Amino acid sequence: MQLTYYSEHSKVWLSVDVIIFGFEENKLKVLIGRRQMDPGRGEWSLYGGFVNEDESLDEAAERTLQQLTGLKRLYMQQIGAFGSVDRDPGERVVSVAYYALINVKDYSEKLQHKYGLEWMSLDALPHLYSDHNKMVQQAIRMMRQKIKNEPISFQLLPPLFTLTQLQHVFEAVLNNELDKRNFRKRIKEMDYIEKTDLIDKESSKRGACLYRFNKKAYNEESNFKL
Amino acid sequence: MQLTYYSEHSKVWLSVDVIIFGFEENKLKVLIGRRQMDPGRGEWSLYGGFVNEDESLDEAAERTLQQLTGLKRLYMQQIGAFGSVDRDPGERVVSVAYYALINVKDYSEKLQHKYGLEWMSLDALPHLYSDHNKMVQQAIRMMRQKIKNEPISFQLLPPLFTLTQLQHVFEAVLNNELDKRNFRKRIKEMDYIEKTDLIDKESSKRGACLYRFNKKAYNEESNFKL
DNA sequence: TCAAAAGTGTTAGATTTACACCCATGA
DNA sequence: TCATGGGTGTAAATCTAACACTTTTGA
Repeated sequence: MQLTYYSEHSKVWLSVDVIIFGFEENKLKVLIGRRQMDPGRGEWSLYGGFVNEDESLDEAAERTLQQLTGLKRLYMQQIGAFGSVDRDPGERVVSVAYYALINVKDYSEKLQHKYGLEWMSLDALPHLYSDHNKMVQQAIRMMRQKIKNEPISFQLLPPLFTLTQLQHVFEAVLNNELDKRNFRKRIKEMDYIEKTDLIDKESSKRGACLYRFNKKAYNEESNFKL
Repeated sequence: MQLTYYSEHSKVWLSVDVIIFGFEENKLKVLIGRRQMDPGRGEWSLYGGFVNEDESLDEAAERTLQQLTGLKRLYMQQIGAFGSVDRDPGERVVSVAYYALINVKDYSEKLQHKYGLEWMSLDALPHLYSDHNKMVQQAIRMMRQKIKNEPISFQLLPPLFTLTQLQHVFEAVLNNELDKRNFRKRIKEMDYIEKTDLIDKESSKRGACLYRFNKKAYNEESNFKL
């Protein structure tokens, strides 16, 4: 139903920007760095890249993320397209934003230093380049919605985690405190959160049971619901 | 934080596609038409258009929608960007999809005939051009989420409506039946749905009270919540 | 021995669901 | 007079929220 032809129209540059969320010191953090090019050199900014001719938007985001973190197959969600005419002070660039969740411990310090990136606490986020603050706002809103319905909290933790850690993730994402007993009750009902025999002795003297996410159980459970 | 320069990268065509939802015969319907250009001439398709250099994505969607319906300031939401490499069989075109809600009665038949459009029931939607079915799926999912938290149902109705009409909108969007008494109880709690003195005699012999959406009351109420 | 985190159930309140009959009117 | 859609309340069930003490162990 487009009524006019390609050639009558102009093309635009298209980029992806990735909001990388991590969880550290019981806080939700975002990976940002100083822009190393004009316009906006030196400003705090999300990490992004241009979309190539031969890759989809998702692939471009995936590539950008991998380049930055060295990690593959991370949890990633599109946030939406940002397209004010003058959002980029240089040229017209429309950007599609994504958010990704990573386990901070998997992230190589080498890469962090190479790109000069920092984990910034969400509640003390500085002014970011262009409309990047808006993107982060939108990302956190979508993530809050998501975490209530889908098991994404694990993505911010190591494969084995304690229930207290898991609770802290929820608290950081939702930005409010939860009742420990009610939280554990809810988790127990989720068969895809599996207790292991292992004990974590790092965070407490007594030791805490380690749990893991059982993806297979999750898929079966959610298929069953349909 | 983009590490490379504009000029090293290629540009792409960018379009917007609009999913226009209407409510008719107690069903949620989508406005679609037959593509009038190659590639895909004759296939059922959403209506879309290219994004111009001097307009934002939202403006492009607004313009497209207005061109098609003659209506301004409709409720509209972005769904997201669709960017598979070969989603358009002709050239590489990335498209940002939006959905809009309109009151079918406001929509001019002249324009409908001019563009050869039809209201198609959502549960009998034919195969659409390119990835347009996916867009519609995504749109309905987002709309279901939205209608639970924000007063958007009105947008599909005339300014004055009966509670039964409103209930039918919810039922059509959520795709399940609701209990009449429970529904009315919930509506009564929303102070921004205002009873008027007017009576609708069209849909029943007895007549039904007409209600309207009070935007001011809504804004006050939602400010109060913060 | 004590500080620090882990683990564990019950009860009250709020919310949600199910359900059936009378009313007013035009045909 | 009767068929049609409009309008109304209550009780049971479910879900949510609040709340405090015992356990283990390393320092």
